[in-house]
Amino acid sequence: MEKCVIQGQNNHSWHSDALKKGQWKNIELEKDVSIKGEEEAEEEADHLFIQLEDEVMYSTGEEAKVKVFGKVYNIPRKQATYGDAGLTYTYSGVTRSACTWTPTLEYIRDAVTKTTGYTFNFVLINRYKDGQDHIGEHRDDEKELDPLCPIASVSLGAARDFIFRHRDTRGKQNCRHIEPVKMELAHGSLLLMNQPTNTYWYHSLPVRKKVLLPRINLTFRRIVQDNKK
DNA sequence: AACTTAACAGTTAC
DNA sequence: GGTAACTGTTAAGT
Repeated sequence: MEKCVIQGQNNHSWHSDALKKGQWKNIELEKDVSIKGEEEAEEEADHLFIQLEDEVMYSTGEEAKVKVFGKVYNIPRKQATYGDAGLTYTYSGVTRSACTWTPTLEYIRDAVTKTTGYTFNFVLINRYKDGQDHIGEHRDDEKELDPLCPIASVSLGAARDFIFRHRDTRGKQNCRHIEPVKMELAHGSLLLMNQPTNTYWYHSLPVRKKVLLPRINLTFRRIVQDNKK
């Protein structure tokens, strides 16, 4: 039975049973996932941030838009998609195609594989230039995502709040009392989101006016391309 | 054929 | 008096 739904680097880990009942339980305290010492890890994160700022090319035009509730918007952040040749990822009515891996992205991808034991063929990159940039509540429930592979979220740069809300507490069907789960995603941190997190829980990165520096987030995924249709 | 919505604006809560 | 936290959209895609 799959127990671990969310695994955060520092102290976030819960039973899915507890999740369904709305009783979050911390079942594990995981130490720094990095093999290196803290100081060294910090320096490496700094280095990776600088490298990515140089290497990553962000989407423009169609691929930088979403369609929500019948309208087209420019996304309130920058976004890029890298991965194995030919892979595409569609959300909010727009299909993104993978650019070829850069050396730094391959390095981070392999480091995450070493830490987690999972392999990934795609990464969605979101860059939030400051606290005004954000992403709204959503689930990563796209059909092309391999349900057996968690999504690995790597954070670099400014720390930002990250909020989970249970679907039964939103809008009209808010009959249940389940507290949102809030955490800070720090520079150099890794968050693993296993199933069925993305079935029951929406997540967002809300506006934080006091944050003045940029954050880069990389979500490594395993895509199973659907060639039919 | 229901069901959902990675966006925003507007309102309420603090 | 500001930020933060909820609500309601809306027509197209799944």
